[in-house]
Amino acid sequence: MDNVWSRDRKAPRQRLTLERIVAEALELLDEEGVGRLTMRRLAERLDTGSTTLYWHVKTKDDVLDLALDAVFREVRLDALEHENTGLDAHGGSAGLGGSAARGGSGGLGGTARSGERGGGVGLGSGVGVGSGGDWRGPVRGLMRGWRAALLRHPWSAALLDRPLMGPNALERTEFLYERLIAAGFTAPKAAAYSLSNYVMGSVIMQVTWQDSDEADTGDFLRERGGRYPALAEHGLDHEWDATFDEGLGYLLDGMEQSRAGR
Amino acid sequence: MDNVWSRDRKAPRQRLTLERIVAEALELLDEEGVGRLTMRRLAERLDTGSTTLYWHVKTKDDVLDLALDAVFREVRLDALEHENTGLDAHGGSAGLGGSAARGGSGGLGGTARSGERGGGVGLGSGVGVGSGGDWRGPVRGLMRGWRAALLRHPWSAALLDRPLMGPNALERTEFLYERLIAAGFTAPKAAAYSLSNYVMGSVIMQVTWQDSDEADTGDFLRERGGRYPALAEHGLDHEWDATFDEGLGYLLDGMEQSRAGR
DNA sequence: CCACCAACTAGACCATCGATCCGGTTTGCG
DNA sequence: CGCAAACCGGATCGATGGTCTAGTTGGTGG
Repeated sequence: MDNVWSRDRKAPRQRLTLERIVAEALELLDEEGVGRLTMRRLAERLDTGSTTLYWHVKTKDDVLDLALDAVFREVRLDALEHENTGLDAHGGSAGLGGSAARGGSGGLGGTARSGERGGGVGLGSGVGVGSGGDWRGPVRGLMRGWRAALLRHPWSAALLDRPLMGPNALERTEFLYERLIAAGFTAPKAAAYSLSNYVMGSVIMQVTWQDSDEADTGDFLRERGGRYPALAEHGLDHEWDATFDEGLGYLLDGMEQSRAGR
Repeated sequence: MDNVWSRDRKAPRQRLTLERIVAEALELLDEEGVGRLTMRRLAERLDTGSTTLYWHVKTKDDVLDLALDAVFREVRLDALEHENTGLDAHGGSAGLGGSAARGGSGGLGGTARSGERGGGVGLGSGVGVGSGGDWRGPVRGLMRGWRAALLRHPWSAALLDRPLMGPNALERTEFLYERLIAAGFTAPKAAAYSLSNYVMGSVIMQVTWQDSDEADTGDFLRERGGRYPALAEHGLDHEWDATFDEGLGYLLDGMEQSRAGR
């Protein structure tokens, strides 16, 4: 039965907001990935029509931009100030890897330092802590948190080919520049550039591999071990966290070398 | 007039091949970008119907995978063997930047070393050329060529979030591993990982900026200079080539430091 | 108390896309 | 000659991002 009398007198007004849209988009992305985010599905989850979304948002890209910036919001900047250099012995390959956030979440704001482990892998570590203070600790912490946040939302990797102009992304970048300047880099551009590019590339590569079933890919390469012997022998174990930390150590050491030699 | 008699007796059989498809896809991508590559448009350029493409290719992703691997084919490995360390003084911001290949081309196989310039930016360069030989020269050359090839086809940046399992990409990765092993890295994984991730991230970031009209983005940031002072002051000049080389120098120096200290 | 307007909503609709179905045609080869 | 694999294309399917039209709701100023 559906007539004027049986219906609610006032449809409970929805009060849709940008915040609700973005939060729901994040959940949808975490659960089903970027390929399944459509305006219709998003609207359905918000219990409205797709048209309504376009009242708050100009295009679908807006939604994606907002969602991506929301990921950066998870990177906490506080408590990074007194981060030590993080150079305890490097342990096994513990937690934190990809495929974490899938399934619900909704809980943003979780600290980004969940899986911190030692890094730097014991090379030239005790070097120049003279003039610049220990600038590497906070910078390393920022990069780890950056990476961890992106890995917690693997869909973000596919969105990194767009300008990161959201307030949260900019705030983190500003923090990075500040730290580098304080450490004594008069031209921090190259340092910030290489660090953030390294993180972006690392996340993309890891998500790519993990999405495409590492086992199969490994088999594929092993079968072709004749053609690519070095790659097949040394490139197939994926201790993602340790490898990332080691590479980050290379970068930081090279930067410190340049900073100190002045 | 169109009847049985006026028509060619034998329609000149098309002989569509994967190679032709990929070559045409590359041209289309160079001219119009990844967003405008559709199976229909590609088929039209090949003077056939979209259905026919699916005889040679399973999905559109196949086309993109093939096109991306074809970009790696442009990275020449010969002449990289005796590459010097490339440490002449670093000059201005010459050629090679993005938006190069647009408009025709079709000419694959062009050498990737078009815009080589000095790099490393004069830091700890003369260090450990003892045991490992000058491994940095060829590696640096490979990374530069890698980047240059991707920048010559800016659309490739948006495709880097997929497994690079094509023969050309694998061959270059194998070359990188070989070089690193020969240089004395017993576990070259982290070095190869960080180098290739750095290149990927750099290309993605540069293409992103150049696609979104650098001037506008600069204004956007300058307007917000109050909120992001360090970023606005140090992050807005884009000498892409020099910045890339400097960051690459950091990585190589850090790696050399680890290699030598053993 | 009412007029008005911004905020909000739904459904039909449009062009386009990747992909498939179906019904063919052409070629090489035995 | 006949057959099977290769090749071809129009029609079509389901889905998408986005717009158009035609409303409904709630708050505010008069």
